[in-house]
Amino acid sequence: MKKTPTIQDVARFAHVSTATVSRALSSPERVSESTRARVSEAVRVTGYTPNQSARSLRQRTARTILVALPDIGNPFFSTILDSIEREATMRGYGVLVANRFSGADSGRRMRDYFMSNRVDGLLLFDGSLDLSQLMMLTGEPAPLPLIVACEEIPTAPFHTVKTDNSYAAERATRHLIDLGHRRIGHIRGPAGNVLTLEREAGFAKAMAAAGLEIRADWMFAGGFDMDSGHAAGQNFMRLTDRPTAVFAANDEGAIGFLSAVRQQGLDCPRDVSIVGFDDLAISSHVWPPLTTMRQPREALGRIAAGALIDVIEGQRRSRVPMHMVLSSELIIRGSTACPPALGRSASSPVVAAE
Amino acid sequence: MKKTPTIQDVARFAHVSTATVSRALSSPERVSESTRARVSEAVRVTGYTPNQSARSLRQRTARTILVALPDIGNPFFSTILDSIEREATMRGYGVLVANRFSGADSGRRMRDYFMSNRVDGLLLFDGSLDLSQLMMLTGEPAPLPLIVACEEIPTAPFHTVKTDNSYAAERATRHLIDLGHRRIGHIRGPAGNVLTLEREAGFAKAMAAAGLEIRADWMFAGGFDMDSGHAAGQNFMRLTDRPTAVFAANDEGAIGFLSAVRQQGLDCPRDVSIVGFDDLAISSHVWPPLTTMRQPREALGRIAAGALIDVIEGQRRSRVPMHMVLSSELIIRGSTACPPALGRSASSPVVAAE
DNA sequence: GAAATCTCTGCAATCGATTGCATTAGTTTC
DNA sequence: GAAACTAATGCAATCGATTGCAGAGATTTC
Repeated sequence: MKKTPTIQDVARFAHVSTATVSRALSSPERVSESTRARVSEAVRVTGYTPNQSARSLRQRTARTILVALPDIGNPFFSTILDSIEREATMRGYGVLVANRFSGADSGRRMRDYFMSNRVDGLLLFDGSLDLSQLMMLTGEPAPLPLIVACEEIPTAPFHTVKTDNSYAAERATRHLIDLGHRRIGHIRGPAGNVLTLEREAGFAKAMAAAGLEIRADWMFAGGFDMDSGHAAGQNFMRLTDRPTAVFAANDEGAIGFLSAVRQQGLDCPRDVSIVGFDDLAISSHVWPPLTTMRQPREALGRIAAGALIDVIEGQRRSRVPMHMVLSSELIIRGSTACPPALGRSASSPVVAAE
Repeated sequence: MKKTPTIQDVARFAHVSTATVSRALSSPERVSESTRARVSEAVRVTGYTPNQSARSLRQRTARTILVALPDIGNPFFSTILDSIEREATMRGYGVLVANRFSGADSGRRMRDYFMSNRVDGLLLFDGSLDLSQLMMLTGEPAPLPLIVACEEIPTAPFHTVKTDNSYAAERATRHLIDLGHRRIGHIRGPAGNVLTLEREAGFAKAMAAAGLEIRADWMFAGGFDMDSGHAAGQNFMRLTDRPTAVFAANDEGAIGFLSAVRQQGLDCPRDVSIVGFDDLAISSHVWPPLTTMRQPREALGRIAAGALIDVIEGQRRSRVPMHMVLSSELIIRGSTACPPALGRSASSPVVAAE
């Protein structure tokens, strides 16, 4: 069995020093044309691939980023991961994933990843992470390359990329109000999550602006997953006095809710309207097709990854943190209509399912 | 700014050599109790974390596995990735992801990952990868740690983990036949994919066993995604002579199909029955809840990752490749019923939605 | 034509941990 | 009490690439 070829083998073959091989590969303009040709030939013949560990050790970079997610299984995150991976690969970086990242030791885990020189930067997508854990990281040495996504901490010293959650939630709620609904409920996200708070705030703002009452028994617990949406739907059915419309903090919750109320014989949108948040691929394929706030997931991942790599490579050296906010878009489909009392027909889709 | 502490710093603090620190950390039994205590204390005080690059360089291991997927955005794969990540993390390995892996240069990409010492092993989940690309890899040096999932190459020298696709497809089709269907169509997976072939073979086998005809115009093109399922549904609607039931090669295809035929006014299961494959989380929440073959996704990821790490660590040194086959389970929900001609009612769910 | 400059290349140190071998001290065996 | 062993530790080489520095020629400047 042959050993894997090293830069020494290439150097020997090309009759040059290892220094020259290294330069021929990483800064070709510093090497004469003829030498460069001999080196490329030697690389080809030996089948040489640089050893990343050796390079990392010397250069103190890993050419890898860490993506910390609360739940890869959730299609919302997996699509984002898709665009992150594409952007990172294009710029020559590997993508290491850490799932279910929040928790007591998350700060230590992040620190270990950085200090062990496994990753050069961190993309944090977990809205439930403790702020102080992060501060611990950014404090000590130089500020670590870190982009926080889906999170809003204007005063904290990190760059952030996010969607306009609060405004988007307000917009979604206003859509229901515009249709004539006055009795509107909300399915929350998981407790302790920033997104939950922001979306609830947007909901509250729209309700207040319209002079509508927020009833505690119409605020349903949720967890951003279908099962909790289903449970919310069952709780909804148990009410004697029900809202005519519901704004769910995400599409999975809305879909779970839909399946529960339909099981009990209710028709959407005739008996109850629902608007979701995210616009998952599935959302246009369920019945009725879901009205929802579309988050620019592809852009979110691409921009976050791009910005992180810029920071890592020092192309973005501003001391002041950037806050990038992407806007969402209301996609009206079949799950929202005028309330039953008004007796009008379902709203026709304004934006067709793609 | 302090530099990150190295093993030298720990050694100095504990008044021992770096060799002793290294041993105290990786094989504590070789170090006296008192020294061990001094070292741990020094580690604590300095905040030392071993540099992974240096360790990788010396030991020629990366403690990282590469997961190659065709599409992370697909919930089927993202759930598997979830369990892979959990298992790998538990055993101290990082998970690097490579998305959209198949393609002309996939062989070179794999080779580079291995030879650059970035990863110790590869978990391959892409059914469309060229076999010869793989052979190229396993041939040269020692057989590379590689587990092929979702693929069947009995003669090739790799370990494999898969579900019993052909048998499961046969079982799904037989379910339709048992309900009384005689006119049955199939939505294929993407062309050139092993899974597509296996599932189609199972379908064909069940049809043949029942003496039923496979009609070319009832075999719909698909791509394992909702949009192609939707297109299949539209093609279905254009037929003048339609099947009464359809077996889709996966759930996404089935869901897309459902949304298309419903849009055209057909009712499932009254007018057409459909059975899917995978049992995605969403499948029990669409309407009607989807009858499907459940793949043990969590187990698949866990077993594949565990086996790969066993191979890497040399705990599994059998020269003969293992072929692990996991079995699928028929989950009967609301999307299948007796054919319209027989006029009987929908089959009641036998296995409740979880 | 001497000095200055530029281009190309090699030498050797360096990154931080691991590990084979040697050494010392302490213990057991006969 | 000498030989043989064991346990604990240190020395120094090693993994494979990168890079500061210096030197050898070649070319330009005045």
